[in-house]
Amino acid sequence: MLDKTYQPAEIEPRIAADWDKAEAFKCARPGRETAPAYSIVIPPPNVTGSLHMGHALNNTLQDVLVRFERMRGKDVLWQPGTDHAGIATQMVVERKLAAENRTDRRTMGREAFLKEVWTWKEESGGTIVNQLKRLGASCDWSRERFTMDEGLSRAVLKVFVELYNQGLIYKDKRLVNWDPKFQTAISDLEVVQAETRGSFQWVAGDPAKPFDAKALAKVLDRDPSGHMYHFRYPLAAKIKGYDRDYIVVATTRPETMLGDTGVAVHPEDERYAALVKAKAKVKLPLVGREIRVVADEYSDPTKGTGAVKITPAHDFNDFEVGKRQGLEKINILDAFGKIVAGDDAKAAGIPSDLIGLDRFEARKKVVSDFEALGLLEKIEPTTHTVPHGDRSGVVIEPWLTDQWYVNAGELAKDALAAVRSGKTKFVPERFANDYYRWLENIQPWCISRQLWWGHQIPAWYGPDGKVFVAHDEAEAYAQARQHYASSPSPRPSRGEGRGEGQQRAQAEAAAPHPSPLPAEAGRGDIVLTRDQDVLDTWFSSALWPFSTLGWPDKTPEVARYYPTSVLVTGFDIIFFWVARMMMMGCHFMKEVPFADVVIHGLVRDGQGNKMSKTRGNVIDPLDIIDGIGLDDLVKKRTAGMAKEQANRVDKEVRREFPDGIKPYGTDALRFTMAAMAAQGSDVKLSIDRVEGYRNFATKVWNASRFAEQNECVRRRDFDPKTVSETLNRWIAGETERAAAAVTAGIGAYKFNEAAGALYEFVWGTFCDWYLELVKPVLMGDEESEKEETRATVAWVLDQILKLLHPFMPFITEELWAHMVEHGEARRSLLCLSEWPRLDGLADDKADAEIGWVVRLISEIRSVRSEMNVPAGAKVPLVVVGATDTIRAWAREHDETLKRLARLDSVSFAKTAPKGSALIVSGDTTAAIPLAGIIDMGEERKRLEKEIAAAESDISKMNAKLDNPSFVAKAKPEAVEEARARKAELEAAIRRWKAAVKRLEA
RNA sequence: GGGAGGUUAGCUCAGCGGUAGAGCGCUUCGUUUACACCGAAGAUGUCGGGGGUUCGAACCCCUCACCUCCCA
Repeated sequence: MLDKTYQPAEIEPRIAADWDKAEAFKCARPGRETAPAYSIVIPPPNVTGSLHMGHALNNTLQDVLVRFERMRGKDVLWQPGTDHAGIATQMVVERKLAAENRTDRRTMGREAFLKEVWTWKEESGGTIVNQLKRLGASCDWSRERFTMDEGLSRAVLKVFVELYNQGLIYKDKRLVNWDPKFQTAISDLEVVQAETRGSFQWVAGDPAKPFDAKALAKVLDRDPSGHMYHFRYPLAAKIKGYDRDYIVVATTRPETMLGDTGVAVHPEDERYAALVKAKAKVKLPLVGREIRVVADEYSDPTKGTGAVKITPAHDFNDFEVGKRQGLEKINILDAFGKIVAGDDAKAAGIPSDLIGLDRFEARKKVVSDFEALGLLEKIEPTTHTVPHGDRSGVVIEPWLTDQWYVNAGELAKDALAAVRSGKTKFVPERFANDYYRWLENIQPWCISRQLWWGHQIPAWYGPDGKVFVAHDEAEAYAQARQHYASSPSPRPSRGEGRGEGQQRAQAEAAAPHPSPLPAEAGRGDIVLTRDQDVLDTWFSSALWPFSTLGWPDKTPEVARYYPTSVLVTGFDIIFFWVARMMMMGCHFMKEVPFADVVIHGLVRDGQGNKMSKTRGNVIDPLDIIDGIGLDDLVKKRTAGMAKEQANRVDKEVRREFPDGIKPYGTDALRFTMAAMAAQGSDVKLSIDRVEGYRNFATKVWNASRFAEQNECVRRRDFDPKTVSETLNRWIAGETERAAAAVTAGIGAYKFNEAAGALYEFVWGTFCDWYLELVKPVLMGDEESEKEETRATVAWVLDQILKLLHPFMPFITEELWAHMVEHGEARRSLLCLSEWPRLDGLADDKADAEIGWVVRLISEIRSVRSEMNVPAGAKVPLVVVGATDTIRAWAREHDETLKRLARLDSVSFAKTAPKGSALIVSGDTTAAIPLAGIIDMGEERKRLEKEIAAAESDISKMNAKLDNPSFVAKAKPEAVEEARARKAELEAAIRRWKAAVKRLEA
C-alpha cells in the first residue's frame, strides 16, 4: 500500500538507480535498429560549473522531448558532455594553487600546470554531470564526452588544418580585445559594454576653483571612466589663417595620448582648413613627438571642437583612420595594461615618470601633467560605454597583436542560407532575425587565446618565422624540410609571426615557460617552435554536434544521428554557439547540424530580476529539490558579500523565505519549468508555483492510492473501445482528448500547453469528476459493472502515468512499478513503455450524459451555497418537467447525484413545489423544496440576479443578431451559435421568471 | 540611434478575430472511507492610452506612453 503522502527524496535515488541498471537511456537499444533516429546534443555545460536554474530549464525541456520520443519508439540519443572552459578552468586551478600556497602557474611551467588542471578535472569536473542526473536527465551517459578528450581534440586538429589550407583560417596583426587581467585576447562576444558616467567637473581659468588632482583621483578610483577630458595640443608652428597656436582635442582615455600619431579634422570643416592645407603638425605634449593634422571623414565637426586625437594602436576607429591616413601605430601598453618600459617606451617617447604605471594611474598623471603645463582646458562628466571582459570584469584594452582568425564571413554564407531556406528552423521564429543580423555583419573571429588550458594551436614556426600548420610535429617538420630545401637557409628572426604578440615578450620574459617541445634535437639544422597559444573554447564547441559522434572517423553514430533533430538553448547563446555550429556543420558535414533550434528564455526570480550572486537572489535548483533551511539559505546567498549588502540580502531572504525552502522534489521543479516555459519567454520562478505542482504530484500519488485501495487492476486484454458503461466510455474519450493535446503540445515545443492540458485533465477531470463518479460503482455490488470500472480506472491511470512521464519521470516511474499490488508484475520500465496512441474513443452520447450530471451537480452545489444551505445538510431534489431522457439519466445516476450534491432524494414533478429554490441547468429544471428553511426573499434576489445576468448576455446576442451585416457576413456557425445561445438564455429566463412569480403567489 | 519583445484579475502569466482564462493569494463553508500537499462555493478585469480595419478586436493595422532585452 502506498503511503499517504509522497516523499520525493525516498523514491528519486531508487528510480535513478533502476534506470541506470536497465541502461534505459542508451542509444541503439536492441529492437530499435530500424526505428527512426531522434538525437539531441546537450549544450555542454562548463566543466567548472554547477547547476543553476538555466540548466534546470534547459535540460527539463530537452528531457521532455527525449523521453517523449523514446516512448514513441524512436531510437533516441541524447548526447551528454561538458566543455573545457579555457579561461574559467585556468582561473579555478590558479586560485586553487594560490589557496594551497603552491607555486603559481608561471613558475611551475606549462606541462606541470596542465597536469594540475587534468587532476582537478578528474576530481571536481564531474559535479555538474551528477547534478544533471539528479534532474532526471535521460542522456546516454555511457557516451559522455569532453571537448578536450582525445577524439574531440582530433576533430579540432582536423578542422583547424583544413580551414587553414582552405585559407579560411589565417594569422593577422590587428587590434584585439585584450583582457589585461588574464592577459589574453578575447572575442567580441566575450566583451560586455557597460554604460558609465562620472561626476568630476572642472574648467580652466576659474581662480575660485583651482584644479584638485586629489579630488579627481578619488573619483577615478571609484570608476576610472565617465569623463571627457579636453586637451590643448600646441601647434609645432604658427599657421597663417588659423588664429590660435593650439588645437583642442577631447578624449575619455587621456593616457592613450602617449600613443597619438595624428589629429584628425573633418575635410570640410572651415575652422581647420588652413591647418590641413599647410600640412600643419602638432607637438605632442609630454612626449614631444610631432604628429600630423589630417583631414578625415571620421571626425564629426558637430561634436566638441571637431578635432580628434588619433591613437591607431589603441582604438578600433583610430586604427582605421590610421590605415587611411598612413599614420604610425605606436604601442604604449604591456600585456598587463601598464605603460610600456624599455625599448618600447623609448620608441614611444614616454616620459620616465610614466613608465610602468598602471593605465589608470597613468590616466590621472597625464591629466595632472597637462594641467601643470596649462594645457588642460576642461573635464566634464560624460556618459559613454566602456568594454569589460565578461569573465574578468576589468576594462578591456584594444591592443595590437598577432592572432589567429577564422574568416567567419565566408563560413556564414552557408549557415545563413540554411536558415533562410528552412533547413533549420528557429522556434519561435523571431529568433532567426537575431541570427541573420549577426551573421550578415559578422567580423573575423579571433580564435587564439593566450592561455595554457585548451587545444594548442597546431602551428609550428621556422627560425625565420615561417609558419607550418600540420596535424602533428612530424608533419610540420616534413613540411619545413621541404620548404627550406627549396629556399635559402632560414635566418633566425625575432618575433615575427610568433604565437604570442611581440609586446608580450616582456610579460613572458618575467616568467618564461619552458618549451613544450621535447624533441627539438635530431632534426637536422631546422628547429621548429610550436605556437604557444590555444584555441577559443567555442572553437571546439562549434564541432560538438559531430565531434561527439566520433567525427572525423566514419562512425555509425555520425551516419545515424547527424544531423541532430533539435537543439534546445537560451537566446543568449545564439551567436556564441548556435551560429558557429551552423557554420562548422554546414562546412564540414555539408549538412546542417540540427533541424530545429528551440530557444527558451531566462529564469528570473519571482520579481523578475536576473538571478545573480551579487544581487543575492539566486535560487539553486537543488535547494528546491532537497529543500534548505533559512539559515543555510542566508549563508549561501550572502557568501563573499560586503557587509552592507549582506545585511540587506539577509533581511530580504528572511522576509521572502521565512521557513527556508521546503523539499519539493525534482518532479515538481521540472513540471514548473515546463508549465512556465511559454515559447521564448522568460520564466519568473516563484516558489508558490513549485509548491502548487508538488501538490499536483501528491494528487496523482493519491489518485493511485485510491485505485490501489479499490483493487483497480489493469487487465492485459483491456480495450478501451469495448467498455460499455457510460461513465467509462466518457473517461476513455476524455483520455483520448488529453493525450492528443499533450502530444500536440510537445510536438510543437509548446511545453506549457502540454503541461496545462495534463494538469487540467488529471486534476480537473480524472480526480475531481471521474473518480468521484466512480465511487458509487466501486462501492456497489453490481459485479460486472464494477469489474469493468476497475479495469478502466487502471487503464486511465496508466495513460496518465505515460503522458505525465516526460514531465515528472520519477513519481510516474515509481507509481508504474507500484500499481501492481493486485495484478501482474510490470516487466518493463515506464520510460521504455509505449506512448498512448488513442483513437476513436470519443462518444457523443456518453459526453452528453456525463456532461449533464456534472453540470447539474455543479448547479445544485452553487445554489446550495448561495442559499446558505448548511454543507452537511441533505436536501431533496425535484426534477421538473423532465423529458424521458432526463428522467432516465436522473435514475441512472441517482446514487451519484445524491452523493455529490448531498441530496436525500431525487424525485420528479410537473411543476416546482411551492417555496423552493430553482435550479436551471441547460434544458433541465430542478427545484429544492425548502420552504421554511431558506429565506424566500434571498431566493428572489438570487433569481433576479440570474435573470439580470442572462438578460445582459441576451442583449449582447441581440446586438449581433439585430445587425443585418452580422447575419449576412459572419460565418454561419457564428450566427447559429449566437441564435442557440440566445434561445438557451431565453428559456432559462422564462423558468426563472416563473419561479419568481410563484414566490410572489 | 537601429532592432526585438512586453503592458490581460492583488501577484505570476496563458490566450492572439466570434460568450474574458489558469495557478497562487483572498472570502465563506466543509474533516462525505484517495488526498487538508484536500473538497465545495465565491469575489475581483473600461485586456496600457488614442485612432483605424472588420458584421465583430484582448487578438489585425497605425500611433503614443512606459518597461525589458539585443545591436551600434
